[in-house]
Amino acid sequence: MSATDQKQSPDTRERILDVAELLFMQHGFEATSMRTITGRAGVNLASVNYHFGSKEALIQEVFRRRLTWLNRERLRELDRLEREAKGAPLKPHLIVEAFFGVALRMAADTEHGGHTFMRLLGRTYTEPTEFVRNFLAEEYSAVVERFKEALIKALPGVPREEILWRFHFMLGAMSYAISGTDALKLVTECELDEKDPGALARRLMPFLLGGLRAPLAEPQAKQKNARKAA
Amino acid sequence: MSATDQKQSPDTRERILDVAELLFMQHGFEATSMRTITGRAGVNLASVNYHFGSKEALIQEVFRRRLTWLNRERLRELDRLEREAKGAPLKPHLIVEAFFGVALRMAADTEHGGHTFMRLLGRTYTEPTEFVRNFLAEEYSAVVERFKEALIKALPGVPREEILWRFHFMLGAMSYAISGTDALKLVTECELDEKDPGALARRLMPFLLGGLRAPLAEPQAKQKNARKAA
DNA sequence: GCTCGTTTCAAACAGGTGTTTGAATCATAC
DNA sequence: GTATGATTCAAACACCTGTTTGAAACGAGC
Repeated sequence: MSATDQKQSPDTRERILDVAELLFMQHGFEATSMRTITGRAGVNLASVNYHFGSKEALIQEVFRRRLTWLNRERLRELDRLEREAKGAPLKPHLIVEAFFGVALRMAADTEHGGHTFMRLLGRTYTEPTEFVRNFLAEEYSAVVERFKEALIKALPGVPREEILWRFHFMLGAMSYAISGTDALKLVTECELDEKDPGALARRLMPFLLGGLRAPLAEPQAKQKNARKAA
Repeated sequence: MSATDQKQSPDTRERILDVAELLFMQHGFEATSMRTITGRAGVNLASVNYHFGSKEALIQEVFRRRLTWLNRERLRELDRLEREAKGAPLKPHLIVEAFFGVALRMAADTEHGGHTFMRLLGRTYTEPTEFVRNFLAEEYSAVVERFKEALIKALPGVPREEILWRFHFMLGAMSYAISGTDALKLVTECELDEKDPGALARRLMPFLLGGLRAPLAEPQAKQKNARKAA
């Protein structure tokens, strides 16, 4: 009604988003029904359609709510770095820290749902559903473009393809680490998740940088792969 | 009926498994209905319950069918390496190549469905559904135990925790790379997927090894001094 | 011919899905 | 007070889900 119409239905919308975020993280999109969401949130079943229009739109809003902030923060960091560098190419580790550091810091925030969201996001990277993938790609396109550029400028002599693939691999390592599923029960013995939220970053970041800086493989002469033990 | 009762219903069972594998990979478990599976496979709706018992059992069989072979192959490789080493600790890169190499070779096989299956498997690592996670963990437990042991022996001086985490990170990088979703549309410009199936391995393996061997982070505030891994 | 165990089939079952509806409630402005 | 728009609510909608059923078809062995 008034110019500042953000405050309409102060509770319901936010409570739906919070509950949906948690349940989507725990059970996935398809396995989470609107009845479960609204039931857990203590609101009427119809209210999610009233406030968001559809389940699909709700899913998108769950992401948009935090993703725009996350990516804006990433760009702010990159802007700052490039401003300070005055045109000189950035050191790769600074770029990596800008991109993944923001995410890891958000993942370390267990108070305001950042942790929950990042686990959800990590899972969603491998989400098959088409509209989710398209939505994510669009939401990320600007950030990805900028960081790609920066990395390519920071690593002259390394083939562009190779850089993109390693960015890809870094993303995979992070998303799996953050999503925290640990399908193979590898690190369940190490508790640490709750105690020190920065611990994951201190473990992951060296791994990412080590992978990024690894020597390139021998360009396999032609196509047929000879069995070689090196 | 006879002692070799494997050949019963030669078509139906296998066709269901093939179609289910593909559809699960493309759309996920929940989003793939039995009617879609049986329809696409050209068999009756009831036949999946007849042959497998339930959808859940079908999912497990889709995995078991290839996973037992995959993990047996991994153990065979590791056995061979340890036999040749005669009790001496293995070089880390050999262990990594044994574990991930088998998977990458299977992912490179587009003829017999290995590619499809590995993409499905990569996705399933982050699958929220509980029974799938439990099933995977059990199916992997022996292999994981052996490779953990080998890596710990191969990297004396590196804290056990750190090794497990890096194994975890490597798994994430591989599963994301293999599942091939590329949620952020990072490497879509590089085609290469079809042309040379070994290319992914040649790109991924150096990344994994670089990550594994990366220097450990400075222990924040307290604890021991920094060391180099491997 | 017949029998018997296996496999297929169409139909139905019980319950869950996202969404819509139209009346009831609430809050605010006049 | 009443009028107005925003929100909530219980009920129903049409459709899809995995599973079951009992009869039909098949394929050997005799």
